[in-house]
Amino acid sequence: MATSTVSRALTKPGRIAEPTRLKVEAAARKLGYTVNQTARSLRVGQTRTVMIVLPESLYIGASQTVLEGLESVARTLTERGYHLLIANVSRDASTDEHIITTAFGGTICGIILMATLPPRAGGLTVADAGLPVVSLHFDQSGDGIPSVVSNDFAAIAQAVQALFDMGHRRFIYVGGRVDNYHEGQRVSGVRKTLASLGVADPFLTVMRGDFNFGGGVRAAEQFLATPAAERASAIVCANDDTAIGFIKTVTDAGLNVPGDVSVVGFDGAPVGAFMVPSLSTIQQSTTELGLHAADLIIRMVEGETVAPAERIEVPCQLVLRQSVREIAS
Amino acid sequence: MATSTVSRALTKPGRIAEPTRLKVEAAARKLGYTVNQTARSLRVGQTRTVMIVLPESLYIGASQTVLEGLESVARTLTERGYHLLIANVSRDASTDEHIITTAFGGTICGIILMATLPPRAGGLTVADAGLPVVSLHFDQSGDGIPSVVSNDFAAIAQAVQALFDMGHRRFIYVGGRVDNYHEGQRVSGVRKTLASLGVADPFLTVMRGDFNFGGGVRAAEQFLATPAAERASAIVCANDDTAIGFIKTVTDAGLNVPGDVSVVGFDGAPVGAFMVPSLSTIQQSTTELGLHAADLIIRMVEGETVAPAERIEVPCQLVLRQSVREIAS
DNA sequence: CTGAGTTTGGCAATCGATTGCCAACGCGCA
DNA sequence: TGCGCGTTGGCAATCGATTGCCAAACTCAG
Repeated sequence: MATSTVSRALTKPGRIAEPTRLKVEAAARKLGYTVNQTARSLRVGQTRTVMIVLPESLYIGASQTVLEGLESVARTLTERGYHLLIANVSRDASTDEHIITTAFGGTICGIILMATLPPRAGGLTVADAGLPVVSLHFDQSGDGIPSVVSNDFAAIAQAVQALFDMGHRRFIYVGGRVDNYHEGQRVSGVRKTLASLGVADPFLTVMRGDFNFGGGVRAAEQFLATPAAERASAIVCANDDTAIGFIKTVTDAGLNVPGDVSVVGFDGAPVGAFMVPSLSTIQQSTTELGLHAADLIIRMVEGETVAPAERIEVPCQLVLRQSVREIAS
Repeated sequence: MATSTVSRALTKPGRIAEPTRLKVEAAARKLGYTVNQTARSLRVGQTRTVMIVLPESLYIGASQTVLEGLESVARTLTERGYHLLIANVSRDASTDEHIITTAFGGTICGIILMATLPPRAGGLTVADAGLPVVSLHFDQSGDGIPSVVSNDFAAIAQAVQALFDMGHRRFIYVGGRVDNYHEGQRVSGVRKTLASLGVADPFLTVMRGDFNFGGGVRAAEQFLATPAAERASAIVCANDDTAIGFIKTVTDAGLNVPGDVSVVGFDGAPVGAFMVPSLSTIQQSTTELGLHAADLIIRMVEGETVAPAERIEVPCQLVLRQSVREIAS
């Protein structure tokens, strides 16, 4: 058998007659032969490895959006014969350099960005590497990067509306880190919805958080320092970790959730259903998000042209559990 | 400048005089040149990419051991100029095949196994690829794979002893999936410790769980079905998710933790400190585990010989929080 | 100015698979 | 037998960097 025949049998279905192809495969199996992907990539000028850039920090807490997204992306890529390379787990000048080097090094064929800021080093951005790029979780379609995102704005608006319908008239929104895309969407979702319902300044307090337990704790301390009669009855948090920190702190201080105050989180952390009280939240379809991102990058890698302003929006689902309740108005 | 000089300047520190090296680097930067890693790997016959094989399932719950381990491994590898390739997020025949193909495909230089069973396909194991392999979390040093593990046995023994010292005399152990390495260590840690303290059969019940919330829920239902007078006062769980499921169920049934029953988990999920009541647990040093695993694989890749029976044990830490209390004996 | 020592240049083979091109082969049919 | 079609074999260039070898160039001290 000629090397050309073998090569064609293994990579060009249809180019070689079926019986021969089977013989080649059998022989390969018997000899324990596997294609050397490095050599193949060099020749073909293409790899089958997608790099994923993770957020500035992994937000290790209760929310599993990153992990679930990662899982979904990895599963989809694997199923379609691609590999997933992790670029980073944190972000600083040196990791950015590492990311850029990798992007330009010819070992990857596409990039999924799960980060606000595209990595940059030595005046170069990942976008300059000439590779397909897709943004996951953060909308960067305005900057020419096709994006797969949740409908944060509408979802949190729905949650606020639901709380209003339950009789709540005094709100606190505990935010995430400012300058974060999600934070922008979520805070404006809360603000605009309440404004349209006639709830404004003294009845809506916006507190700064950090997407972490600590932010919820600090917000709760501030909440507890307010005279009971003037306290908000509904707390909307930028994510579940914030909500969990808040609930823990007010509970330890002797208040009851939802008896004294209703709390809603955001993300849909799996543990939420098992908290005491179980946590109301806005569930993101992380799996679907990851699937779309992976599908999109594969399509781009395989030559399909995708509009740079492409924006796939996946709806969230409001899940009401024990942490909220109706109040007499 | 000759290509040989450039190549040597970029890869063989010392081989080329410093001033020339700097000129080369400057030129590379100006021209936007980066080494093509694919070609380099082909020639050198070595890549700088480590593959990690994740567990059969990701146990998506409250525990973050996988994610934390992944982070730690990724950070260490990145810092030392290596890449991390994710092999899988679940395990079935087709992913195993994908893993084997990758292992034999020449794109990786080492493997970190975070799984009970080494991937296998077509009669081949990852071990057959002739690459360095390290096991993380699961002790496989007996099978010739250097391993980095927690001291499950001693750690859970310490927890049981602590509960005994607090006056508890009637125990339930809610296990994980049988045939799992950790489960073996943990259940025997509980059994042997209690046996040595004179606590045996009717006073120690072992229930089967699944490392998930559901296992805790089912154990709790069984617990609640027991007449109150005969109930155990201390519940030791195979992991935090199990403990969380247990606490949620008995709390919703009107019991108080720790008033009516003390509960201890295992893993050290970050959210544990913010549960109501906060969760007592055995904290694994996931970061340290990952660091050791990454360091070990790098050393092996770089030629250091490591004893196949090498076993690095990292201690856990018992963290007692609100979910346990002393009882009058 | 010379010779020893250091550093760089140039050359060519090499890693392993892919691929375009055309010759060769086998098979069935007229 | 002869022709045409479908399939395989063989050849050689190619992808981009590394590397051993030796010649050439340079530096510096005596």
